[in-house]
Formats: sequence, C-alpha cells, structure tokens
Amino acid sequence: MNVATIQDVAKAAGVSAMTVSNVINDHPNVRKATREKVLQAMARLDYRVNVAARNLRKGRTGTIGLAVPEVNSPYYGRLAAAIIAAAERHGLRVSIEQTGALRENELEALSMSRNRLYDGLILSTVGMGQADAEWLKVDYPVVILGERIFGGPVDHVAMPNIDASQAATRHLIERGCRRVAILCGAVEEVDVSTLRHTGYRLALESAGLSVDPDLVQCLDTLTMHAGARRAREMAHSGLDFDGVFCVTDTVAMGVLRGLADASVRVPEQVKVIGFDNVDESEFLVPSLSTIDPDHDTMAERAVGLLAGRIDRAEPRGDRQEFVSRFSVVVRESTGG
Amino acid sequence: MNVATIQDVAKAAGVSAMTVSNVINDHPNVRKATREKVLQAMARLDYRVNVAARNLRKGRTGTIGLAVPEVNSPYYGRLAAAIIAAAERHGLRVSIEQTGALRENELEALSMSRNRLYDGLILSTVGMGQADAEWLKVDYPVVILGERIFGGPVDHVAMPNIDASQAATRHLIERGCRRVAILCGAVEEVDVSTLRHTGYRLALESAGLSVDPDLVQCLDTLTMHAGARRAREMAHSGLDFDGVFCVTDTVAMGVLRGLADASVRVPEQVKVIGFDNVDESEFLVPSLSTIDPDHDTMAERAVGLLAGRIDRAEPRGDRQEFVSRFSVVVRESTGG
DNA sequence: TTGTAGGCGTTATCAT
DNA sequence: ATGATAACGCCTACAA
Repeated sequence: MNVATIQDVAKAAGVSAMTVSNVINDHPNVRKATREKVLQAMARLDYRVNVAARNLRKGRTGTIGLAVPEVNSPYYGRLAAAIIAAAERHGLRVSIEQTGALRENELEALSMSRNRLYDGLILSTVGMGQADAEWLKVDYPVVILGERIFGGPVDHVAMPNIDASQAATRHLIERGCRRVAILCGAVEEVDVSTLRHTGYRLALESAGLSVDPDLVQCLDTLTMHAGARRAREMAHSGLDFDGVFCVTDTVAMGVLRGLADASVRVPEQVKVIGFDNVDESEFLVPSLSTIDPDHDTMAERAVGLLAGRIDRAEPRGDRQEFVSRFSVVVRESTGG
Repeated sequence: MNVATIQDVAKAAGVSAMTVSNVINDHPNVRKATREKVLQAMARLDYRVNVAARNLRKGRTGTIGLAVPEVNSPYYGRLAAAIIAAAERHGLRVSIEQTGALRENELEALSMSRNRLYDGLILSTVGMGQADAEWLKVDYPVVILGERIFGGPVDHVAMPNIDASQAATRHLIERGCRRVAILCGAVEEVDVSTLRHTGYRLALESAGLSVDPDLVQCLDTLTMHAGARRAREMAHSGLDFDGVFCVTDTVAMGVLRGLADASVRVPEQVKVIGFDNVDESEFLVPSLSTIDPDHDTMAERAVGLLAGRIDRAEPRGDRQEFVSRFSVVVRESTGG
C-alpha cells in the first residue's frame, strides 16, 4: 500500500483535508476534540507530511546551501559543524557543496541556488576574485563567509584578518623574534593571504623592522603538505628566520612537522603562530599558538543574516557586514 | 516580475510545455530545430527548473541524508567529504545531520527520512545499540556505515574492525611491546570499542601475552581531550606499559600530547598506534602509525549501495554487507 | 470552527 | 514528433 496523504487522514478522521492541515500546522481554530481525532488518525496511518508538496506550495525548501572548499579540513569542518548547528536552531537544514576552492565551482554553487533548490546560500569564497563580484548579483539570499569581495552587493561575515594578523605577528615580535617569516598563498587578490600579509607587514613596520622579501614565503596551496615541505626547504636553505606566522593552522601544522624534520627546535630556535584555532592545535607537540576568530559567532551570524533575508525578504539596499572578534591564544609554539 | 516557468518558456517558444520538458530531460523524440527554439527561449527567459515541483511529481528529492556524530572531527569530516564526492558522482546531493553520537538523534534521523525529505539515508550508528535494531525496519533505503547492528535488516558498510585491530596490536608486539594498553570507549554494545577490543585481545592471546585488565583503559568519550588526560594519568600512576593501541586517531592525538606532558618519549619508551589514518596523523610529531581503512572505497560503496536501492527499489531480501580492506601504516610513533 | 475549490510547476500517459 | 490532460500532496483564499 502507498504512503498516507492528508486526504487519507482526513477520510479516516471524518474531517476535511484542511482541518488535518490546520492540525499539522498548529493553527488555532481547531477544536480540541477534532484535533484529537485527527492526531489519532495520523498516528494510525503513520502519516508523514510530504515535504516536496509543501515546498512546492510554499515556494520554500527549508534548506540552505553551504559551499565550502572541503569539509575535510579542520577549519571548514569546524565551520560547517557550527553552521549546521546554527541552521538547526533556525529550523533550516544544510546541504553541503564542496568547491575544492575552485572559482568555477563557487560560481556553480551560486547558480545551483537559482534552481531554487535552496532558500539561500552561504558561500565561502576562496577561488572567486574581485572580478567575479558581478556574479553575486543574484535574486536570492546569499551570505559570503570569509574574505571580502570588495564592493560586492551581498551580506558578508568576515574575520578581522588584518588586525588579527597584525596581532599575531606582534606577538612573535614581543616574544623576541626579529626575523619573522610569513607562510601564505599567492598575494594578489583580496583574499586571506593578501589581507593577512598586510597585517603582517603592518606589525613589522610599527615595530621598526624591515620587511625582507625572502621572508615572504608563498605557497601554491594552503595545506599541511605544502607547509611541511616549505619549512624544510627554509631550514635547509640556511635562510635566517626566528619566527613564522602561518596564515592558517593547517599550514602551521605542516610547518611544525617540517621544522621537526629539519631538527629545528620550536619555540627555542623558531617560534610559530597559526590562524584559526582549530581543535587540533591545542594538542599538537608543541601546542600551537594561534588566532581564535570565534567560529561559533561567525556561524551564528551568517545563518542569522541569511534566515533574516529569507523570512523577511529584506530589500537589497541595506547590505550587512559582520566582522568577528578575535583573540590571541598563546601556547607552547611561541614559548607560552 | 516572477520567475519563468515551463509554461512561459513553452509560450515564448511556441510549443507545448511537454516539449519543453522533453528538451530539459534530454528525451529523444524532439526535432533538432524544435530543441533549438526551446533552448533559446529558456536562455532568453533565464529559465530554471523548479526542483520542488519536479520532486513532487517524481516522488524523489535527489538528496540523501548523512547522519554522523559531527562533521567537525578528522574522521567524520574525512568520511563526509568522501561521501559528498561519491554522491555527486551519482547525481545526488547530501544533507548532513549531526547526531552528536546520541542514540536519540540517530533515531530521529531515521524518522526524518520518513518525511521523504531524502531519498535515502546513510547513518553512522554510534549511540544506537543492538536493542534498537527494530528501528531500522523502515520502508526507504538506509545504509548503516560503521559498526554492525547485529541482525539488523539493512545494508551495511563496515570496517574490518577485529582484524585491523588485531593487526595494529600485533604490530606493537612485533616492535617489542610486551605491556600493550588499549584506549577505548565502554566495552558493552557491539560497537567500535568492543570490536576493536576483541581484536586487541586476540592479538595478545595469539602472541602468548596475558590480558591485564589494568591495561584496558575505557574512556567516556573518544576525544583528544579524554585521550590526553588518560595518558597523563596512566603515566603518573606508575602503570607499567610500553605500547598503546588507541581505537581512533583522535584519541591517539590526545595520547601523544598527554605522554609529552608526562615526559614519556614516543616511541622509545612507549609506542603508539591509532586507527583511521586521518589526514593529520602523518604530520604529527611524532607522526602516528595507524590503520588505514580506505575511506574512499567505503564512501563509494555506501553511496553505491544506497543509489542502487533508490533506483531499482530492490527488494528487502538481499541485504548487502561490505567490509573494506585495511592496511597498517607504519610511522614514527611505533619506531617506523 | 470547518469545508470547498483551485493552483503551486512539473512530468507520465495517452492521444494525435 | 508534439500536444492535451491529469495528477503529485499540500495550503491560501474564501465560503459556509
């Protein structure tokens, strides 16, 4: 036999479909006795609402999309977890799209939502750049999570990249480092690497230290692997450095490993600080000093912003921007 | 103006809605010229299919549910990533439910699908036990991923828990350990801890070593935190042990940290092996020996099994079971 | 307080 | 090769 519909329940309870619907949706105008009858019939037939039908009728899906490079990374995993939890609080489900940090896939995620598969989209832009801002002019709610696309027309939840990086670098300097390297990605677009590199420079400059180009180490990918490899190369090349600011904890984990391979002692010879305060960082040996950007608040704000747009269909004008707070977490890798 | 529907496109192209639908779905019986006309009209009106309507009509959503304890863990994150990728290959989207390893939420996930929100469900059972097998008798496709619910009526993708744990423990013994501890969760239900504990015992027994109850260390939760704490306690209590088999890499990461805190050298004084081959394990200091359970194959099989049930509405009789291969990955923590 | 009618956008079926 | 018709199951109006 087929699954029970609202009609079946109505028949079984001796009422109209509308009354059943009213019971389901907790509408006020239903007599207690009627409600009971209906509830019993529902239980008896093991009735379940057909979400597809409801979606069609309502023009909503109750699901938001989350596009991130990959969930399998300490950082995006943490973020995804927080977003799923926040979405649940708002009565929304989350469907995840993995973009692999590729521009193409990020744009694809934007157009997927145009199928009205999702009520809205939270997009972590990594591959997209300045030039793609036009793509963000879509007619459904989008929140960008991560780096700013300057002048983009959509809501934005960001980290205090420059300030926090400056603080991280300053921390190294305060701990006595004079030759501080930075490990980042390509410094071109407005992105994590560029912004955090800016913070790094500011810190050096305000400490009266010069910025040695040799100490700016750009990686192709921000992975543990790349970090480890580069750290080994730096150590073996004889480059003079006594501190490393890694633009992500993931890179920093690699760096710690690479320095260990090269028998460089942390923090005695070189101090290391990361960015993200990933769960693992506390348990590394040595434990990793880092920047905590308050993931949970960011997630809550991103979902809140999106949910607001969805519910109230807010006008486009008042584009919102939220920048999280941060704190420096001092651990063993900087002698803490 | 409102979004374009199939009707609008039909009108604009001077054909019927059915023809447009046929074009969209690549049906064969459409003349080339007609197809062109329709495609142009679609482009002109910026037409997007309404997924909700299609779902209602087809009785499918094109989305599967994935219920895991939390995506924010190296292991489940890795798994989720692999499953999302596999699902994409099968033309399916993935919506993630976080259960927090709670029985209640796992059962909830099972009943969510009954809303026909998802075409099927991949469920990582952690909190559910033997006694809950009845709940699995649902009328839509479910694949259990993880430990076996003995006699459960649904498809199952599992790790070779016993064999792999035996191999891990044997590896420690071969490296000279004589007092091998195990760090696991409660050993009661048929679950990771119990199965892996069995493998542990088997290895000890076939090596002619006695099983010292003091060396069986049960944790409340399988977290880094719990692992680190217990390792410190073990070291400080003066317990005699020279090897530790951790039932998950996450626990092992904690253990490495805890032993470092207690100034116990790994692998010289104590050797450590984990289970899962999480991305991070290669980069820890010391790098972590572990069991690689071939996540990608497991994910592919789980999704494949589910997709098969969804497509072919296979009968219940032929319950499938797949057990992945495994390999021992030897690294520094066991002197590799 | 409850019921009736109609349509959300799509596609399966059956004609033509 | 194309089109007319009728659902899929629910809910917003309005009527009773």
